[in-house]
Amino acid sequence: MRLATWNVNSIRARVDRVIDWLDRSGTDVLAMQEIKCKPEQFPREAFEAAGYELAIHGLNQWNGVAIASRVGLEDVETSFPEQPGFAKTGDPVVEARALGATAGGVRVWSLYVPNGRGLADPHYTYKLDFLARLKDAAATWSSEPTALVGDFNVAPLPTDIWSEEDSEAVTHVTPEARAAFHAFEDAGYTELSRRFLPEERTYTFWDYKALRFPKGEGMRIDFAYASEPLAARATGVSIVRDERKGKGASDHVPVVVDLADA
DNA sequence: ATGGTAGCGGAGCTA
Repeated sequence: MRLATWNVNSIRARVDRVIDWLDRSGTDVLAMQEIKCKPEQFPREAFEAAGYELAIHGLNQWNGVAIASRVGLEDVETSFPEQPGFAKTGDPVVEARALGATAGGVRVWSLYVPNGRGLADPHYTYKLDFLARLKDAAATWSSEPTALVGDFNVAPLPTDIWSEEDSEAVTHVTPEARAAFHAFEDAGYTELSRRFLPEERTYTFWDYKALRFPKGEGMRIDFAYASEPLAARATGVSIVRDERKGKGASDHVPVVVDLADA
């Protein structure tokens, strides 16, 4: 089974590119983040015509997650997280940042961890809380084949970011954010991209601004944690840098995990 | 410190 995660940065703006890549890559299950639409706005037809079932969790124009599967899709769950985020005004905003479903016998969570915005912003606390609560929940799933995939908005190692001084990423490199990221290892999970692609400066995201992609200035913030029963089945990972090229690219690229049959 | 770009929705927020 081929499982991928991709922050698509609007599925409506990207649907042709995503469907084309699904065709070419042979991906069975795709976890998407930042779909930036509500379920009724999601371009379902294109996915269904390509043979994929869909689970969609979108509540506003800014985030939203989805899972597409051609190997079955059941037990869809959208109850996590329970706490809201915050608008700039300070008002609570209910957001769609996590979607669980069982596909091909694997429990897959498509995750969009809060950005954090700034160290003094309530969204930074929200980010750390989100990761801590997710880790606690994940610990209870660790004996089953479980994948936690998505945009973690954390650059765990100094070499996972082009510059730790990047003002856009202050909440991605703090000791607290990095500890919250690594805590999944204590909860029984292995990060598969690091296992198969340990090379430094292997990025998954390049900001649209300031010519970051042509200049090679990116971050590795998209990951695939697997519980031990699932990690034992992993045979390889790829980061599809080519998908950042050209007009109409997302600012993130797919991370692809290959899994042997159970 | 700022600004640079992209997306949604139709101004300003989010990243």
